[in-house]
Amino acid sequence: MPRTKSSTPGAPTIVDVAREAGVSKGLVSLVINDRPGVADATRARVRDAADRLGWRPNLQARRLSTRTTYALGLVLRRDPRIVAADPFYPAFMAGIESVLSPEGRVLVLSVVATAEAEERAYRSFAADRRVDGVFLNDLRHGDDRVGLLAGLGLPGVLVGRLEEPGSLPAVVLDDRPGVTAAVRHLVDLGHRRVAYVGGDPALQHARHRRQAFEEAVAGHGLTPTAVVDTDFTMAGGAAATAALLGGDRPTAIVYANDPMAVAGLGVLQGSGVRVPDAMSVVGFDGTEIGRHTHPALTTIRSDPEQWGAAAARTLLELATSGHAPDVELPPAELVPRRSTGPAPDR
Amino acid sequence: MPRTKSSTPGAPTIVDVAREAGVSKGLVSLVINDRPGVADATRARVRDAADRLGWRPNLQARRLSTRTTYALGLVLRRDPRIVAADPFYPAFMAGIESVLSPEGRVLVLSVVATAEAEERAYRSFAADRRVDGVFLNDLRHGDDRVGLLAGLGLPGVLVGRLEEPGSLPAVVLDDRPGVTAAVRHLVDLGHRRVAYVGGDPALQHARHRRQAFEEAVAGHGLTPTAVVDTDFTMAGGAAATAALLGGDRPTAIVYANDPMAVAGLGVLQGSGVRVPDAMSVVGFDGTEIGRHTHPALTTIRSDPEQWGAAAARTLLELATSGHAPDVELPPAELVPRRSTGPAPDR
DNA sequence: CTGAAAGCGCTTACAG
DNA sequence: CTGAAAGCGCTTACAG
Repeated sequence: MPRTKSSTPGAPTIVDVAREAGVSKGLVSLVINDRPGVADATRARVRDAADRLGWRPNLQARRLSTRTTYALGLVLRRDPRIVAADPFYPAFMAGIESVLSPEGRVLVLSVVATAEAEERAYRSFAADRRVDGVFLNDLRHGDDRVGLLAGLGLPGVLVGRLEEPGSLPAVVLDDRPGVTAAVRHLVDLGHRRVAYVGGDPALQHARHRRQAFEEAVAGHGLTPTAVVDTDFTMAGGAAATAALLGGDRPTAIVYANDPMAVAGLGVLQGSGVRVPDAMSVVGFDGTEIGRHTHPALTTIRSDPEQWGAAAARTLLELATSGHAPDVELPPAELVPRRSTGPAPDR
Repeated sequence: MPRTKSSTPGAPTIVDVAREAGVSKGLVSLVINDRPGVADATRARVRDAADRLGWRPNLQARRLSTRTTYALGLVLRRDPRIVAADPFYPAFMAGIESVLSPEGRVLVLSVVATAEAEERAYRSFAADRRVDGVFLNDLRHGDDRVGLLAGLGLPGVLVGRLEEPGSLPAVVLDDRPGVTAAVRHLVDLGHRRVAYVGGDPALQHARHRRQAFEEAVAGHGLTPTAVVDTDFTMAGGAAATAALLGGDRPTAIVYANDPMAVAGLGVLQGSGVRVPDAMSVVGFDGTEIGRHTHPALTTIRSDPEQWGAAAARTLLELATSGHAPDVELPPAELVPRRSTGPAPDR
């Protein structure tokens, strides 16, 4: 049986409010959307009626009419068991939330394990019109998601830099100054044998960090003792550290993220290599954990929360107006703590 | 200008499919929703037409008709700067995703900082009918969210146990066996002076763990050397550990989560207290990081991902059918590693 | 400055 | 087994 048109039971609708205020429902719509062309007295009368009835516009109906979802999408591709160890995304998501929440918008999250599932997630976001736009995070070399989104007609914002100047707005945080400062810090402490443990080289930011390291070392007339690519996991950081101890041993290691540095610290201590006396260690992220290791971790700090907030603002603007400018955030910076010290045996 | 009814431009609608298949749109709806009462040949014809046109039912329209949002809500109340250090929720969320994603449903996440904002988040989920139900996580003593949800008419599932037998289905994982095993492990190693660093006592699971610890210790005819409540943060764990070293020193410390245990490890090492020679340490969570500390962390492992998956299944069932049974997950268990060893000076 | 009506794209009884 | 029509609760030109 079709429900009778706006009888009193159930949540009030715009029809109830219109009747209560003695106006048409079109007018109610104008008022709650703050459109011009409504007399102040009428406006007040409608507002009062809505308050009295405790009416909130039905989001689904609004979505259908405006063809807007009031939601933004984030796809995380990674092993679910690893996601817990990554300190970046929780903070990044908190930043997104900080701008969406006051706007009454929400974040729709999709955690997937494989590249295929990732593509499916974007397609499904688009096909179901589930979100107004998506974040393009964990940018990869020759990333095909830009083309995918273009084909799907789904607005997207780049979280980071893509080498090909793209059609999508980018929200960028430059790692370079932090890495450069870290290398200078080590050189100033007398280190000449510095190694690097990088993240997954398929990821653009892993490449950028590594490249910044290599250039910084070269800038001091040195050559890296070793450069090892891994996958950003603690297990990867531990294995790389063990390998570095086996070979031509450096006096300092720079890691591409904090979890790897923490795992490296564990391996060094387990091998009887004193930090920082025998080995200096530098992380990357500036996360909570580095404050509480022993020794506390010298690290390169970026601000994932600000990054998330800026990306959300940019995506909102893009989805609303059709374009948005690039944003450049304050660059990463060095946070010296106790895991770096003078080079041994000078 | 009102858009002309289903002209060809833009995405195809159910009307286009109906025309293409030569049936009414009502019939198309029956077919895609797998309702009985449609001839197989017709069914196939409709499916073909939909495929040919690349049609996917519009989610917003469907939501409006069915009064279902195809989304579940999770509210996280915590300092955004702390969220990154918590290993539980990313895994828990991955578990939720693992059941929602194949169903074409999504998780809507809200990260809030205060109790007021938390209540607002639930109210807004309900008022905007943004989700079909919510997870009630981080259960607190005398939690008023159960009443709040009842008032809002919003289905909810308890993630954990509430002491008052409630009207809401609960998905429970018993910490007790893990804690009991940890204490037995320590006693077997000769420890008689065991301390406990607990989490925020406002949280039910913090109380349960603490209580389990106290009962286990009493079960061996011992008394805890000290029991310190904190807030589950690394900073809290570090401070509590420092305090324990100042007083009547224990030979083993059990922590209510891994981050606190890791921070405790840092303080112990910084104070020259060798682990496990002079002090045994037990964590709680079984997270990745504990594998890579030095020494590797003995911990009590639960399975946040399974927990998330079970909670999602239960909430889906509740939202669909109006009720769902409680679920009891396999209990937490001890994972002995290197941070526990024989008690010193017996 | 306001009202009446059509439209968004589905679902669902009801009548055949 | 199928079709025509009303309804979900909004928004938006258009006419007054």
